[in-house]
Amino acid sequence: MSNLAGSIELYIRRLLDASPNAAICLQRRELAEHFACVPSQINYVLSTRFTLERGYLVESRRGGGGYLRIRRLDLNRDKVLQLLEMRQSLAGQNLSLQKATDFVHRLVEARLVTRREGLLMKAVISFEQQKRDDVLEIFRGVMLSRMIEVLLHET
Amino acid sequence: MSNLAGSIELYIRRLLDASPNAAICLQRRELAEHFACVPSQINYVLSTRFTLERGYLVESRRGGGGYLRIRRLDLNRDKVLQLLEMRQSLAGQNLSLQKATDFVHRLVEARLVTRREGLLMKAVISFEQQKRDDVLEIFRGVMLSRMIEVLLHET
DNA sequence: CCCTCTTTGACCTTCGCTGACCATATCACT
DNA sequence: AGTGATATGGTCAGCGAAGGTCAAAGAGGG
Repeated sequence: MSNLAGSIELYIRRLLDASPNAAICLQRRELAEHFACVPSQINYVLSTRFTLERGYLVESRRGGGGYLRIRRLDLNRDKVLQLLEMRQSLAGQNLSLQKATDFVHRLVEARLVTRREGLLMKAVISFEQQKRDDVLEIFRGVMLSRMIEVLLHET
Repeated sequence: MSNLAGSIELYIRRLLDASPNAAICLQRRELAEHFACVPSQINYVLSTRFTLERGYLVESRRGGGGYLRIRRLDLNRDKVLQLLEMRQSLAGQNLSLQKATDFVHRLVEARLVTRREGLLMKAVISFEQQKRDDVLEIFRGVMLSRMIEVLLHET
């Protein structure tokens, strides 16, 4: 990780791994000092890396004795039910690319789908704006092609 | 190689040869500086020389700490070859549902994808004619939803 | 001369990082 | 209890540093 945000993310993940209940509590100011950066950098990391879509929960408190509490949510129980719920929450929604990708990422993290399967899914959802109108006509081929491309990435 | 693109291609290939795992990570700007050319020249080289068809894989990231990651696939491995061929065979084609499904079936039979993965793929390709124009807008959510449904049937 | 491949530069998008300014909790003193 | 000081954390706009895209100009070979 050559950039700060990456280092901080790694650091926090390490802490979470080391924690018995996948939950840690720390201070923004301290963390910022540790990495010699402005405190708001911590917020940047939290809001880009430790989102709900990725399966994290962040609580905080201001003022004297303030803190950040970061928890990694456990998806392993009642997988089917949770999948169903997720599916409900997705149905008909107009997902942003970012959210969709994070979601797949989370599925993989939770081991609900394999890495390959996650990649397949991302291949399908991460198409960019296609201006052409006839896109749908050739869509099948394009999507298949993309999915195979994903498998190639696997080697 | 008297032209720039050729030199850059050679340079990158040398780096790949020297790399133990046939993968390198570099910066577009740096490389461009090294060859005293505009950065976009690098993109030209990558998009004409290091394509999937030629057995290369290029990933990248923007912003501070951005990079280009170039990998050479091991073309001797049967699976990669098969995948490449199969992918080639449907380039630009306008597949019927039947053909597309058969195709996935072959992938599974050839053990190139697991049964689960095959199901994922079928879920994506087997949508019926959608005449609506706004389909693309909700497409992401719908597709994700369908793929999760498949996984549910699996569990 | 024409066609294809190269090269370039203008303009765009994404990501990381910072600092000014805001909100809220605790504490100390009256 | 009230109130101001102190100590946290939160938000947001903006800058700078990558890489991406595209169209037009240039170069070379038939």
